[in-house]
Amino acid sequence: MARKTGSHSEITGPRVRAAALRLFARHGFAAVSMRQIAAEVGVQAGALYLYTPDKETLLFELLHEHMVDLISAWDAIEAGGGPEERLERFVRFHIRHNLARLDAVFLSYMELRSLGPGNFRTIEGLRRDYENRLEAILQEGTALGVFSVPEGRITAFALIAMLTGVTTWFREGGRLSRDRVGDLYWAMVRRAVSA
Amino acid sequence: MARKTGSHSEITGPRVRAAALRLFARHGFAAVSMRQIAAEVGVQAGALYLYTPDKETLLFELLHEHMVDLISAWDAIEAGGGPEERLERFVRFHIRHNLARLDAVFLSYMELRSLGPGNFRTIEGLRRDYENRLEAILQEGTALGVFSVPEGRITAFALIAMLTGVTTWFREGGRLSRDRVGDLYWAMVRRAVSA
DNA sequence: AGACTATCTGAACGCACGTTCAATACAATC
DNA sequence: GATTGTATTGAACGTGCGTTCAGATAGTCT
Repeated sequence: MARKTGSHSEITGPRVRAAALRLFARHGFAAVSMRQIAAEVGVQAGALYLYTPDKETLLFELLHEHMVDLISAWDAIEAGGGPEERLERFVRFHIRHNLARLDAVFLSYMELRSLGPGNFRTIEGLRRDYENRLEAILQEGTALGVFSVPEGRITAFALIAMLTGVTTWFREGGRLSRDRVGDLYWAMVRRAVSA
Repeated sequence: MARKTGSHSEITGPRVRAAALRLFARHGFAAVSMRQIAAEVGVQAGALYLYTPDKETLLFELLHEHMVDLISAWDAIEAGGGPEERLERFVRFHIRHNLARLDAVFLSYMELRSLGPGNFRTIEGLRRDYENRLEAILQEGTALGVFSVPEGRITAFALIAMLTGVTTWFREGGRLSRDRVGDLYWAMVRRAVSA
């Protein structure tokens, strides 16, 4: 008994990535074995190497896909307007997008250290690209006198940390809806930066 | 050659914990071997078991010590006053205290998942104790009409996430001093919650 | 000087790891 | 129904893991 009935590369590939994402996020990169991932997919460990050259590359591709997804989703939504309007859009987007990808968010913050130097720099660069987009909004608002943000870069860090923190406590079906959470955080952010 | 000259339990014990803290924070709990910790201390792996019953307990004790240290340090500083004064004290304390313990902070946020259920609950309870202290300040300020915080618990989460985020970008000897960072964050926090 | 005890070594235990690869089973094509 | 190519197995490789423990050494006490 080798290949299972109905198995295909187009099916197994995504299932490998999904299982790896889930397990890496839950237990940590180093704590998850290739055999565990294979078991979750329903395949032997050797078969994983049809879909990734090695374990670290599997992690890197998950992180890379997450960052590219994040940035392109924001760029697709960004539609001009005043700084205040754009900042509100950013706040609500960041919360909504990240809440829909808890495992990937968690992985992005925990397992950068498991990458080699080259892969690390790539992900770090993408993160900086994202931070720059928020910083630009803050700078523009400050230039126009709408915001009072003496340190745009540090403020961008502070806001992103605060917004991403939602993923650590939000529970589906809890007392607060996603929209209500968006309202609460936008109220805080608006007051924190407004002139 | 067994015991080295001048070695004592009171010396080796702390060195084991220090090495474990450093390595766990840098590479992750699962990625660090007992042999690596032993090598950093200058001892054979077996000797570590004079100081911890097993690897997970070593991690747990580091996390536990960190949380107890955090809470008792805050309780020692807390000295009454109005909500605004106490909140400012909290903001500056949290930043200063965490910046002085980067490895422990990182570990606390990354490796809770590496604990068994019982140990996990213990640390989680201590974290909740700490969050409660901030929440109480926010609630009191809201009751007195000094703050406008409709959701004390969520706001406490948001502020702690924002403040703890300093540890991810702050660099010793960089452009901003610790005090200046404290000023910046206090300015944001004050505006975010004030009525 | 000799006994005692705390501290540590060094080897060993069984097990699981990431990765490779020849053999094999299935799906698609003719 | 035979042929071909892709997806997968299953076993194996060497390595390192957490943990245990008998024995050796160094400091302390009498």
